[in-house]
Amino acid sequence: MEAIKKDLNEAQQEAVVNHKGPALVIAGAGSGKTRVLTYRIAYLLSLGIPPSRILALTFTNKAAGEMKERIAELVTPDLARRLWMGTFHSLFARILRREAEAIGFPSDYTIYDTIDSRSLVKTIIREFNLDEKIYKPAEVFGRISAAKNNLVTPDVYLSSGEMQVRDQATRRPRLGEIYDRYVKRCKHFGAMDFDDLLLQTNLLFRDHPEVLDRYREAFDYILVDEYQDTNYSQYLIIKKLSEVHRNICVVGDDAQSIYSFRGARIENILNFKNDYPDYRLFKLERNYRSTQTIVKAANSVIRMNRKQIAKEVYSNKEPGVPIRVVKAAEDREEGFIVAGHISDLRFREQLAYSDFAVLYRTNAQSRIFEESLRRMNIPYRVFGSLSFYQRKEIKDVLAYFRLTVNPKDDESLKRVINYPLRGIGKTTLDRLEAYAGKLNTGIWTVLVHLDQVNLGFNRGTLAKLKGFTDLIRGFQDRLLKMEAFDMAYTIIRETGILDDLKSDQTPENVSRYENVEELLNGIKEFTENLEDDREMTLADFLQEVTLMTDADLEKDDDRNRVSIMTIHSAKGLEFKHLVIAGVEEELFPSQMSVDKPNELEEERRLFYVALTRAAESAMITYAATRYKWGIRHFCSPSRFIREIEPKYLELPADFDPVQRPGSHNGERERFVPESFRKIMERSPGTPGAPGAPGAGKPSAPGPGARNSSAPGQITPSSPEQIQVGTRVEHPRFGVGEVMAIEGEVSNIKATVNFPIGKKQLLLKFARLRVVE
DNA sequence: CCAGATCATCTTTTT
DNA sequence: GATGATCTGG
Repeated sequence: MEAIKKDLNEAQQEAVVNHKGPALVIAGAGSGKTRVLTYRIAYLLSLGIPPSRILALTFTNKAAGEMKERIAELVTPDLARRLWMGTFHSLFARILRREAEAIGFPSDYTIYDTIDSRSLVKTIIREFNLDEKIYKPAEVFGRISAAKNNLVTPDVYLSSGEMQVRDQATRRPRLGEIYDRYVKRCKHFGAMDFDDLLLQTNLLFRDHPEVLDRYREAFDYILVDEYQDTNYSQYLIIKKLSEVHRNICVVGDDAQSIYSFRGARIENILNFKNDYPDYRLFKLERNYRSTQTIVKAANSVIRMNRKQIAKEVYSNKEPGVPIRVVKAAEDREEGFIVAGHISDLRFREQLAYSDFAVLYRTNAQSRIFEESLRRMNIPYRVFGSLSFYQRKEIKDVLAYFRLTVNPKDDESLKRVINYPLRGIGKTTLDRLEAYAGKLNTGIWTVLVHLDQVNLGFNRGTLAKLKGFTDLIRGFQDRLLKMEAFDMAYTIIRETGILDDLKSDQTPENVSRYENVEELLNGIKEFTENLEDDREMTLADFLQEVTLMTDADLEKDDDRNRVSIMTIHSAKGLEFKHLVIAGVEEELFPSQMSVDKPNELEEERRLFYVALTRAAESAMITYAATRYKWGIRHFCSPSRFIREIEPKYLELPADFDPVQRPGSHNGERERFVPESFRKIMERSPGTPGAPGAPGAGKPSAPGPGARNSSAPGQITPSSPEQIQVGTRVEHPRFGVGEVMAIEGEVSNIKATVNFPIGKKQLLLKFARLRVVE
C-alpha cells in the first residue's frame, strides 16, 4: 500500500491506518472523505482481512459502486467485489431475505416504494370510513414512517400516551389503529416498505439474539459514510453490530446534515463520544476542492448555525474569482441567464459541459433550466425528479412481475386485475376485497378458491376472473424455469400489455410503449452485467429494482452534459463551475422552515452543501418574480446571500443590503430587458406573440433523444420542428395543419386541424410527421 | 362497465 | 401545470 503515503496527506493517512477500535472522522467539505474511506478499506484488505468481514455502508448505490472500482484498482477486483458494500437499505434487504423466515416474511418479499405504501394507507383509511381531508394519506404515512424510524411499533404506539395526545391534537385519534392495520396488512402481503428494511432488521436482532450474534461475529470491521444523515433505526443497527469487535469507523460532517426530514439525527455524530468513550477523533479540515473564496464564503454562512462541531475548513488553492450574484426579472429570464453563462464560460475557457452544474432547492424548478438549456442547444442531464420506476406504465408492468413472484401482494393485484381492460370493474373488485377482508386473507386466496364460494358473481364475471387467475398461474409455473428477460417479455405479451400499447397508437401510448421497451432493455442489461454465472430470474431483478434510483442508471451518452439537480441529490458531488439558482426567501430557505429554528439551520446547511460543491466558480441567481402553480409571485433575495461576507461576492448594482420582509411589494411593472424579450418572442407560447415564427431550424437532438427517427419525424426531444402553419401527418388522424402552439418544456401542446376535427396534442407524445 | 372530461390538490428535500 | 380522483353519457 505504497499509495497511502503517496496519495494522502498526514491527517488522511492517520485516519486510514489507525484501523483498530472506534474512530470518528470529521471531514469538512471537499476534504477527501471518500478517499479516506476507500483507502481505509483497501488498507484493511491489504492486511489480509477477508472482504466478507468488512461491512461498508454508503449513502447511495452509485457511491458504493465507484468506491468498489477504486478499491479494485488499489488491491484486486476480486477482493473488492466480495465486500459487503452498499446502502443500508440494499444491504439489509439482502440480510432480511436470508433471515426472512425468523421474522415471518417470505424470503421473496416485495419491497413497497412510497407510492405503494401511500396507496395501501389510503385503502385502510377508506376501510375505516375516515375523512381523507383530515387523514391525508401522505401525512398519515409520514407519521407511520417517523414512528418506524424511531422503532415505535404499533403496540408501543397504541399504548403511548404521548402519541395519543399528539393525534388528538391533530384530530386524528385513530392514527394508531391505521398504523396497526397497515403493518398487519404488509405482513399479510409479504411486503416491506423502505422503513421496514431497517426496522425489521432491528426487530430481527432484538428477537433473535442468535442471529445478531452471527452477524456481529461476522463483521470484523464496520464503516459508515455520511454518518450525520443516519436515523435512529440505522444508528441502532450499527451500534449492535459493532458491539463485539468494536472496529467501527464513521465518517461525516455535521455541517452537511440535510436529511432530518426523513429522521436523520445530527446527534448521532455529535454523541459518538458517549457511545465509544475510547474513540479516536480524526479531523480533516483541508479542502482540496474549492478556491479560497468559496471555502471562506461557505464558512461565513455556516458560522450562523449554533449546533456544530468546531472546525475550520481551509483551502490552500488560489483565491479564485468572487461569487457572482445575479438578479433576474423573472424565472424564465433566470433560465436564460444561466444557460448563457454556461455557454459563454464553456466557450471562453474551452470546457466540457460536464464541468457545469445547476442546483436548486425543489424539483419543480428543473423545467426552467431544461427549457433554457434546450433552447440554447446545451446538452444536459436531469438527476432525480420523477424516477423512471415511478411512471405509471412501468409500475403496471412491475406489478405483474411482483404478482407473479408474490401473489399475496394485493396492492399489485389491484393495480393490474383490470389492466389491460378485461371487464373486471370496481363493483367486482370491491366485492372480492370485502370478502377477503372478512376472511382476513388476501384477494388472491379468494380468487383461487372462487369455485368453492358463492359471491353472487354471474357466469361472465366468473369466467373473467378465472381467466385472470389462470394467466397469473401460468406465469408462476414458468417463473423459475425462465430467464428474467424472457419471462418479462412473456408477461407483457400474454397479458396483452404489448398489444394494448401497440394497437391503439394514441400519442400517450407511443411514449408508454417506449418506456416499457426501455424497462425490458434494463432487464437485459441487468442480467448481462451480473458477475456470477447463475441464471437470473425475474425475482432476482425485482429484488434490486425498487432500491434503484435514477443516479444508478447512468448511460454512456450521459457523460458530457450539464448536470441539473436538487441540492440534496448533489450531495457528495463536485463541479468546476456551479450555479445555485432560485436563492430567494420562501423558496430557499423554504417557507415551511423559516419559523422553525432547527429547520432553518438545516436549510443553511443545505446552502453550505450547495456552495461547497463548487471547485472554481459559483454563481448565485435569484428572480424578482416567479411562477408558482401558474401564478406569478414576487420574490426577494434569500437571507443566505446576505449572510455571506460581502467581500467574497459580486453583487448586482441595485442589491439591497438590508433584509426587508415584503420588500418585493415595491416591484410593480414587470421589467423585461431587451435582450431577453427577443428570446422570449421567439419562444412558442409567449403571451403577446401570436403566430410566433417558431424556433426556426430544427434543433439538435436534446437529452432524451431516441436513437434514430425517420426524416421529418417529430421525436420527443425535437418538438421545435413544429410551428404554426406546419402541415403534419398523424397515423390516426391523417394530415392536418398546426393552428397554435402553447405550453412549455415537457408540456408543449399543439392544436392541429385534422379532417376529423381539431385535436390538441402533447408534442412530447405525438407521433407526428412533418409533411413537406 | 368504460372512456373522456372535469375537478382538486399539490411542492421541500429521498432510500 | 400535472397527476390522480370523480363525474357523466353511452
